[in-house]
Amino acid sequence: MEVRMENIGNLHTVSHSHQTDNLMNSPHTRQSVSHRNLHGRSATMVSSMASILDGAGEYRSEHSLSAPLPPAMTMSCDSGMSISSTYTTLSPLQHLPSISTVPEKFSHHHYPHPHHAHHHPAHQRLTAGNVSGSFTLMRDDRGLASMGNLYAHYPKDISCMAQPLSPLSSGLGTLHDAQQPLGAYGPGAHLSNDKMISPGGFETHAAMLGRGDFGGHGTGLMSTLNGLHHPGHSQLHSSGSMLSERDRHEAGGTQACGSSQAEEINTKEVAQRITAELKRYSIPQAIFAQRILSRSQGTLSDLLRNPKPWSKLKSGRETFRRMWKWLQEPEFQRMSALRLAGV
DNA sequence: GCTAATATCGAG
DNA sequence: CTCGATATTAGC
Repeated sequence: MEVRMENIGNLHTVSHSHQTDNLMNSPHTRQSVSHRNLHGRSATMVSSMASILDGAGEYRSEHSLSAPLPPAMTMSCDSGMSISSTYTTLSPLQHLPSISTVPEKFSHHHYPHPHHAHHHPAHQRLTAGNVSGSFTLMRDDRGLASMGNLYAHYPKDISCMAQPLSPLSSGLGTLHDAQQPLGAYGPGAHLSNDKMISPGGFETHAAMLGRGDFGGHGTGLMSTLNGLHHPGHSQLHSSGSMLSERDRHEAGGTQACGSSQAEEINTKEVAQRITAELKRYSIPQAIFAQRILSRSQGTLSDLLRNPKPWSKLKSGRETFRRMWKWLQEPEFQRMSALRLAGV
C-alpha cells in the first residue's frame, strides 16, 4: 500500500507548503509533504497511473475512508452506485460544525466533490489519517482558500454549482471543465515549473485543481479563473480534447443540483467527457470498461460513440451512472478505482 | 511488421 | 444491453 500512496502523494504534491502538513498525522503523510515540492512531475503521474491500472497495489481509499466518516463522506468515498440517493440527502446535513471551528489547517476544503466539500474539516483530517492522507490533502491546497468563502455562503447551493454536467447541457457543454480550469491559479504561484513541463503529460495537477475544488462548475468562479490563466498551460489540454472553448459557458444553466444519479444524465455529455478523460490519462477503453464499468471494450466504445438519450435507456442507465460518477470523483479516487477494479 | 487500441457488428 | 470476434487504425 504504502508505495502506491507515496507515489500518489508525490504527484499531487503541491508546491506550496502549508496546511497539508498539519493535517497529516499518518506516517506516510510526511513523506508526501517532503516531496511536495516536486510539482512538475507529470511523468510521475503518468507512471503512477499506469501502475494503478495494472492493479499492482491494492489499497482502496474509498473504503477506508468510509468507515470512519459520517454518512455523507461515506457516500462520496464509496463510490458505490447506491450512493446517489444518499448524495442529495446528505448535502444538507453536512454543514456541521465546521470551518469556523476549525483552524485553517484543517479547513482546507480541498474536497473534490462539490457536495460535501465544504464542511467537516474535522473529518477530513481524520480521513487523511486513516486513509492515506497523502493524496487527499494535496488537492486542496490549491485554491481552495478562496473557495472556503464561497462555500460558507452557500452551504448547499454549492452542490449545484459544482455539478459540471448538466443534464441539459446538451452534448458538449461541459466536457472540458476539468481541463482548463485551473490554469487560473497561476502557474507561477504554486506549480511553478511543472505545468509547463508537462506538455505531453497531462495536466494532472491542473485537472485536479480544477475539478477538485470547484473546477468547472460555478460559472462565476470559472470565468474569474479563466481570466487569470496564463499562456503556458494551453498546451496541457492540447493532448486531450479541445472541446473546451465553447464549453465553458455551459455553466450558465446548470440545473441539476443534486444530480448524482437520481437525475437524468446527459449521456452525450458524459460520453464526451469520459472519452476526453480517457485520452488525457491514456486509459485504454478496455481497462476503463472492465474496471469501472464492468463491461467490455466494445460495449464502452459503442456507448461512447453512440450514446442513447437518457430517456431511451433502460438498464443501460446504470452504465452511464458509473461513468458519471467516475467523472465526479477526484483524481486519486479515480485512480484507485481503476486499480482496484482489476484486483 | 508487430502490437495495442479502438471501431464495428452479429449473436445471445 | 452486452459480449465477443473481427476489422481497422495508430504507434513503434
